[in-house]
Order: sequence, then C-alpha cells, then structure tokens
Amino acid sequence: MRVRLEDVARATGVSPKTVSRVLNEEPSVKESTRKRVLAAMEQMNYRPSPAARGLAGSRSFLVAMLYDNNDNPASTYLAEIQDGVLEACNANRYSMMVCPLRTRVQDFIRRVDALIADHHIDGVIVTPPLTDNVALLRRLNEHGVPHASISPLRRDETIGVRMDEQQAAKAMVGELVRLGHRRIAHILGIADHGASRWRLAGYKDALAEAGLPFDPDYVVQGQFTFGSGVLAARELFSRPILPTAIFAANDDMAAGVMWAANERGLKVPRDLSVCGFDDTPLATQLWPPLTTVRQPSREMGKLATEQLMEVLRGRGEGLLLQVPFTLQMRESTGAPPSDAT
Amino acid sequence: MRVRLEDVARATGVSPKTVSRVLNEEPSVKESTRKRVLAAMEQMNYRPSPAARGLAGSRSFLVAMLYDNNDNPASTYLAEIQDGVLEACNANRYSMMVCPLRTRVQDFIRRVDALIADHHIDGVIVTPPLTDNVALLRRLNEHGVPHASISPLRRDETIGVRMDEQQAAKAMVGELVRLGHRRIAHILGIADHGASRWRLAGYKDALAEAGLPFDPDYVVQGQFTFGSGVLAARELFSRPILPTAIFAANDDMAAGVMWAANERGLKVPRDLSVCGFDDTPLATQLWPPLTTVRQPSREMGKLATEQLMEVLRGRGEGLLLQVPFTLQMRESTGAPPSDAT
DNA sequence: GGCAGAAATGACAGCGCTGTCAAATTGCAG
DNA sequence: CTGCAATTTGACAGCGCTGTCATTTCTGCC
Repeated sequence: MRVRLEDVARATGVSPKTVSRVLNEEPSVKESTRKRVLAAMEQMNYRPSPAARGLAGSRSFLVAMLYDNNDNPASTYLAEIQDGVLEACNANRYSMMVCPLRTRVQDFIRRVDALIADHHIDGVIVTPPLTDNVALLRRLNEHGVPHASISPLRRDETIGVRMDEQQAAKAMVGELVRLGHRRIAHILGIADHGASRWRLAGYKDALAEAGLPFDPDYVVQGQFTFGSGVLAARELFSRPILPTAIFAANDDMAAGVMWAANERGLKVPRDLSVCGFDDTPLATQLWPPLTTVRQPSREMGKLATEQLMEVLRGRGEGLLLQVPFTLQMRESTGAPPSDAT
Repeated sequence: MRVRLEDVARATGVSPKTVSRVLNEEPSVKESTRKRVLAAMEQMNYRPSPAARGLAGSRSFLVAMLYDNNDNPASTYLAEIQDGVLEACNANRYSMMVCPLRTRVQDFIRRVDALIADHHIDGVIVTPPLTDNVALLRRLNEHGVPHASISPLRRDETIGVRMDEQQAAKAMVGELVRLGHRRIAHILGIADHGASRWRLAGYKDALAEAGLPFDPDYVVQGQFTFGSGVLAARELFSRPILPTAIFAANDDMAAGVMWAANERGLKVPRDLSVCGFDDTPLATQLWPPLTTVRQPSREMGKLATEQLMEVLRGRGEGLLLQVPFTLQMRESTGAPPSDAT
C-alpha cells in the first residue's frame, strides 16, 4: 500500500519518531541520521499524510487566502495574487484554500470561524480590501491565526507586502506635469480602500511639488468600476474649463474615461491624456493602450506568503516588505493640446 | 475543547458509530434516532474534523479544480468557474483545492499524482483546455478518481456541463447575415481547443444555411489572445475585397480586431461589424461595446460540481448537462456599409 | 578515567473518526 | 406466541502521525 513513516523508519533503522523529527525539520537530529532518513524518504518516495499530520499534531499545513466577494477588485488582480500564493505554498509544502467572503452579509465572520475550526487553518493571506476590515483582523487575532496582508492600510503590527502606491501615484502625475499638463483631474476609488487614499495622496503630492493648485472640482468620486469611470468623466467634462489629463485610481475607471472621451468626441491623447493604475491586461487591450502603473501582483502574493511562512515555521516575526513600482508609459498620454491655457 | 463525535453520542445516548452514520447519511439509521442526533449536533455546534475523517475513512471530502497555466483562458473565465465550483462544494460540505497545471512541462502528470496521493482527492473538476488532455484523463481514470468536465470536447463517457457552442456560433453569425452581411470572416482560436472547433463549425453552418459560400481566405488562425486578434485582422484587411463583418472566436481577439480596425481607420460598426464569444467583462469595456455570446461560466462551474457530487455521494452516474446561451447584441455590430457589393 | 550535563533517540499513548463484524432489536408469517 | 430474517445499533481496533517524557549516547572537563 502506501509508504508510511514507519516504513521509512524500518528501512533506516531508526524509530518512527526520529523520522517524524526529520520530516518536521526539528533541530535535535544528528546530521548523519538526517541524511540517511532523507535519502530513504526520497528513495521510497515517501509522502506524508496530511490527514494524519493534522490529526496528531497541531498543524494542518493549510493556508487560506481570503478575498472580498462584494467589492471585488478586478478578478485578474486576484487571480495573479492567487497564483503567487500558490507558488509559495507549494515551495513550502503547504496547501492552500481559497475563501471568498461576503463582508456585506452580517455573519461573514462566522464563515471565518468555521473555516478555521473545520480545517485548523495554520495561516491566512488577506487581500484588499479585507486587509482593512477590523472585525476580520480582530477575529483572526482571537483565533491566534497568523496572517499576512497584501497592501494593508496600516503599516504597524502587520506583515506581508506593500507597494509605495503614494510614491507611484506621485510619479505618475509628475509624469503628466512633465508632459506639460497643468489641469490634471483625479478619479477616486472606493472611499475606504487604502488604494484610494494613497493614490489621492500621491496626486496631491505631485501637484504640490509642481506648484499647481489643488482644485476640489477636479477630484471626482468613483467606485473602481468601468461604469463609475464613465460617470466620473462625464462629470469632469461638465466643468467650465476641461482638464487636459485625467488620472484614474485604477485601469477599469481609466477605460471608462476613454469611453466617455470617445462619446464626447475627445481624441485620446490629442485632446485628453488618460492614465490608470494597476496595469491589468485591460490596459493593453484598449485603444490607445493605457499609460498606467505596473503592480507586480503575482510577486506580491508570493512574497506575502513567504513572510507568513517565516512565522509559521517559527523562524521569525515576518516583515512587511515593499516592492518597487514601474510606470508604464503608453499611448494614452501625451502633451496637452496646444490651445490649452 | 472541541466538540467531538463522542460528545454528541453521549449527549444523545447512542454509540459514536451511530452518530458517524448520521453524519455520513448512511441509510440504516432509524428516522427518530437520526433526528435526535442531528438536533444534538446542531445544538452543540458539532463540526466534524476533516483530518480525522480523512485518516479513518477513505474519503477526504476534497475536490480539486484543475486548470491550465500555459494556455490560460481569460482569467476572468476561470475566476467565475472557480466561484461556482466553490459554491457547490460548500453546499455539499466539501472543500476545494485549486491546482494550476503546466501541461507543457514534461512531468505535469506527476503533479496530479502528487495531488491525489497527498490529499486523497475525492474528485476533480477539469476546465478547458485540460478537458481534452488525454494523458490527464487517462491518469485520473487510473487513479480511479471521478471527474467532471466543463465544456469537454467529447460527449461520451464524460460528466459535467457544456453549452452548445456550435449552435451559439451559428446563431451569432446568423444574426450578422440578418443584418445584411454577405462577407463574414472568422478568426479561429487555438487549434486543438474544443471551443475553436465548435465555433468554426457553427460559423460554417450559418454560412451554409444562408446559402453563402465558405471562403478559406476569410478564415484566419488566431490564438485566443488580444495580440493574435490584431494580427489576424490585419491579415484579413489585406484581402482584395474586405469582409464587412468579423466573427472572432473569443472576446479578446474581437478586441484585437477593433484595435486593428481603428488603426486602419475603419469605424466600427459603420465600416465593419465585429463580434466575439464569451461575454467577458472586456466586452462592455470596449468602445463600442462588443456584441458577443454570453456563456454562464459561474453557473457552469456550479452545475459541473453538482454532477460530480452525484457521483461522489453514490447517488448515480452523473450527467453531462447542457446550459443555454444568450446572444448579447451590442453596438459593435450593425448593417454593412451601403456601398458593399 | 569518571561524571555532570547536553544532545540525540525511542516507547507509548492517543488525536477523532470509520470499517468490520457481532449483537440487539424489530417486524412478520405461521 | 414462537422463530427467522431484516433492520438497527454497538464494540473495538486502527488509520498515520506527533506530543510527552524517559532513556541512551555523546560531550567536555576536573
């Protein structure tokens, strides 16, 4: 039948417990013994039973990735993160479960309780916007389940990975300034998402640095969706003096802006420059292709998971890493119209 | 501590084994006993330990969703399916694992072996294009692991869910004919994908029904990607007589066609009608919004999983269901230019 | 060389459930 | 009522691993 730990023990001439120690990378095993055991495991193609390990021990070698099923960020974003998380899990011999949460439903916390109780989840990866859900985070702490966050709003007491979105937004808008734009509008994301705050802050920073005034009329609320981008752009187009560039807080809204521009007969980038944030596949599927900020989502999923692993393996506290951003200058941005004041 | 099966047994005054029987919905339990046990479970908030069940029994209550990580169909498509699968799993008290496979890598089959051996996977959901990977299917059969497919190429000996893509494609192209088009081109998907074959077949059917000739020059190879759509469209635009409508085998390629049309100064739909297949979010993020065929991916994931559950629960053989399609007529299609011959 | 203390290993029970098979209970014909 | 089969329930071992604690082996040092 199946090769068991006991079989490996017999083959190596040690006790099952010692093989177990090797398996769990416990330190108190003589190097020579470890080598022999590992060789036998390899040779016999031994594969530990997760069920037995979970039952006997306290660990399940299971990680859950939580995501919000209401305010769904672009699914491509989540899919990429999931890919990265999975990669890191596999590398560490962990398994992953995905767990969509409907935060709008009253007892979504119950789902978390059930998940943890049922499966003895060892650790959790939290994706935006759940990263800022205090009820969720409190619950995870109560359960004593370590978690790593991707782009969390708060930077203290949190491990995981982030990108300096404020700097990125500042750089993006700075680029617009460099192209000659003076009237730059911004479309906000959903109010309480960290992404929205940072991107707005970066926008303001860039204006300040360029000595441009901050005009509240040029900042319109959006919801991160294509449709909200269309509406926001229409609103901006109703201003007495039109902006020459619009920085949308994400790509979907930027796509909406381009639609609205088309609608109004504005040619991008000749009459209006448009840029977004995230660099989703959509960015290169628009015409013209969208200038945006590239965010390495896959990599971020992987890094956050690796930090979680540090904790799970008891190797340390885990860090909040920071990954670099890249500006993707494409054809949706250009110099402002020459007749612009 | 944790409420165990034994605790429920004691509270009900029956043996643990009887509680176990109730838990597993075994038939040989008197109705009155079952009710009492279920009540106690509910009242004590009993949650069975998957680890213990997996260890003692032969079942793991785990389902794996396999997908191809090379020829990745649009990630939104997979995300939707995943959502549906997850929903059905939860409803049946099963858990789900996701498992990306790199079929191009020599030993991807090993990953499947490992998955099944490690986790004692009870059943598998196979997504396109893995549904047609004979090596994979053979392996699953060797392992004796039941599987349900989503849009499989073969219709025999397979359970899961499909859509009549050929009929859908025929209807779509038929719609173009009705609008007055006579020169309708088609952009193929990746050669060995079922989706490509069916959509081509439907295209041919519609031409035949309309009494239009099939012109091989109007059928160009694509790869399901945006870029390949651009290239294919350029090729079509090099024909001595241009088509008045292009039916691309999926939305991404249709988006590419629209880009290429723009490039060439063709106005959609005035000069050229464009339509796709799948109704991904992209379809409504284009300008003009894309006419396409809606495929209920989420629903399909759910239905396929439910069929798998039928088998896992020993309630039957499972069926290959068929779901209806819907034509989404949007603004990328219209009457052909009046000067068209 | 002998001894304390550290390092390495092992014995054993038990995690929470289910499979097997035996026992008790029920239903029903005679 | 009895007897026999069908139905319902229970006793018990054991799935494959790890925690606890005892035991053995190895150090360095007087």
